[in-house]
Amino acid sequence: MAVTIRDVAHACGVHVSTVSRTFSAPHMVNAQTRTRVLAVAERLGYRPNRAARSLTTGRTNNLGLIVADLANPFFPPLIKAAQAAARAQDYHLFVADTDEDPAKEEELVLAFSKQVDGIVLCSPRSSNKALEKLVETIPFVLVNRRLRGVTTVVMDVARGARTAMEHLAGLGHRRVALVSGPAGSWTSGEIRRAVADVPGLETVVIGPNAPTEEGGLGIAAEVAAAGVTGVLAYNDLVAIGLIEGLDELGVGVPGDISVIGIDGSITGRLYRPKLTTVAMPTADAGRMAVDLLITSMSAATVLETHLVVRESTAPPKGLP
Amino acid sequence: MAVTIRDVAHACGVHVSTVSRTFSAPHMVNAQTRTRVLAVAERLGYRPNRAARSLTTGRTNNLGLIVADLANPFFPPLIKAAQAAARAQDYHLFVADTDEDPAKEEELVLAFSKQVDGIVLCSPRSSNKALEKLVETIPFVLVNRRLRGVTTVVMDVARGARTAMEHLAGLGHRRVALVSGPAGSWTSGEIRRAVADVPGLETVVIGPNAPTEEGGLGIAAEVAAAGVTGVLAYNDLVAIGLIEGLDELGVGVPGDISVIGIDGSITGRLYRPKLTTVAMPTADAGRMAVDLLITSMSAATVLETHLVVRESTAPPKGLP
DNA sequence: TACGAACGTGCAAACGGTTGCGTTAAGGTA
DNA sequence: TACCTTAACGCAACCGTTTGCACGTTCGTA
Repeated sequence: MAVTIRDVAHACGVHVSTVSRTFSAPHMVNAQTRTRVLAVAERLGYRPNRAARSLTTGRTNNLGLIVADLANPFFPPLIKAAQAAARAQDYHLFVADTDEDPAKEEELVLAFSKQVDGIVLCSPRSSNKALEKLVETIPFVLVNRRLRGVTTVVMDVARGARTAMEHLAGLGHRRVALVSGPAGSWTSGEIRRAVADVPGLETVVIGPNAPTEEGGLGIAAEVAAAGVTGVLAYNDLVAIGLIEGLDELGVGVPGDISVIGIDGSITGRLYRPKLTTVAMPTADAGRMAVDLLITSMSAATVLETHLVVRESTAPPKGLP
Repeated sequence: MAVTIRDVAHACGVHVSTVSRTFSAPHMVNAQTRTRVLAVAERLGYRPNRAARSLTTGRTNNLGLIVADLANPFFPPLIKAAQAAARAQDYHLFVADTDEDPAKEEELVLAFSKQVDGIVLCSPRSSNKALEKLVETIPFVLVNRRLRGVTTVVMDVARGARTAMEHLAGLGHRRVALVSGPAGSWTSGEIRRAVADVPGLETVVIGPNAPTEEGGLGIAAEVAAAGVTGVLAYNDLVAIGLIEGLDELGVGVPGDISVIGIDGSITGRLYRPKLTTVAMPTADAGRMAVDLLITSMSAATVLETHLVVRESTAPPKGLP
């Protein structure tokens, strides 16, 4: 069997409580004893059993991270940063995705709740009412969703989307489309509200729509028929799918239609034409969410976004 | 406090052991008692404490998944599938990445070992000797690495790489470059061995090299100066970085040089020119790794790869 | 009618740590 | 020298579940 605290105690000639304190409250044990215990523990290869520890303390040193879709390039940088932040404080991170299914959010939260000290829920699709139920069962940090009384990290996508639209207006576009995201997405609502009244710009809304490449592909015809010269898409993947679809229809980007994405993922950055996008600080968000969760600070943190102009936008065709 | 098995037992007028068995060995308890216990448990909102359970049983129902770099588009589909497979059997998945650092592999395995029933280690960078030490501490499944006596899921990248080279030869290329991957990568070694002697093809090896876009960018000049008309890159990200770098040097792909990637990630699929690549069944690998781990089957599973010809390859310039 | 089998349940000892409290010894003060 | 404080450690209960064992019923069979 594995070596326990008792084995170490016996090998040292001290009581188990002394060994325990050596690890969990070092200042309470004599310096000499401490080094002796540590040496023996090292020699025996002792590693504390976290299950046993969490049984008495009630804390697990684990965190849960729930995202909508692991395969969406938007999330991996967030997960990576969250994981690093957790590790830096001796926490481990459970990761799960919901496949964009609100019901799975609740299921996962319940499944995690007895096993973690807190949960980071990213881009939830559940209703506010459903979320309110969940957040009171365990410490929570929400990413890209605002909810009264809940610690939150949001990226200021409204501002970014507005800047993007102003960029299109500045290029001379007059009629543009907004391809909105999935139902239940707070981000999508924010974007929609933010771009409702950009001076000099007439906006048609297309969607709701799946936040994937297929989602973009599927509405290409609709966009092409909408009589617009510019598009702001819910995220980079949708933007790319849309460009692919437009391409098949013989519509060029940015020659015929300008397209802007949102999120700044690697896939958009490397795409050709290089995607003009509203870059979101996903890594910062992941790191901060975990840090907030661990320190149990309650706060509403807003991270800035910024427009990255690349090659998928240009003046509309008529202009010089 | 949370509701425990004792609360349920008391509310039902039965002993705790009966409640326990209702959940962990339902067939041992009378049908009527069982439904009564379940009803009360439901009403009280009882959820078993996994820490306590794992303390007695010695099992945690948790698995660890370690990858080299979460932000590399190669891994997310693997992680997603692994997570889904784990959830399907009521397991939870710890996810961590090593940032390509072999030392972190050992550190993470040790940190996980007391808290999981097994570990899936993907694309390890450690030496065989170091791995051999690790694998005997806990059930292991290795992905894309072969090691005597260890359950393994590998993708037949050797075959895929060879097919890729034959594709280049078939197009008329005579002198090509192999951009190899990071030191410690089993895959990189496989590729190198596999393409050493393709008939009619002279191969120069460039690298070792970081498995990132920057890695590809950094060796663009070297590739351009190597007098080759075709390149097989360690992965899609390197291929893309390389194409970007060649582009800056005024070298066209596939006009001047053909480039093939390896892995079939979304980033490569969406890139322009659409990347010719050796597609790897990463989702299958993730799913199988967890399933093998849970069933504790020992096996060496080989998954097929296949060449996906897209737009980044063409005949060399001289040819018609 | 008596007897073993089978079933359902209770009992209590683990599992590996943590922690409030009690004890001892050493050192400081009057 | 007597008394008090403090540091270091031992003691034992406890965290929530599981599980081998024992006990009491019920039932079928001889």
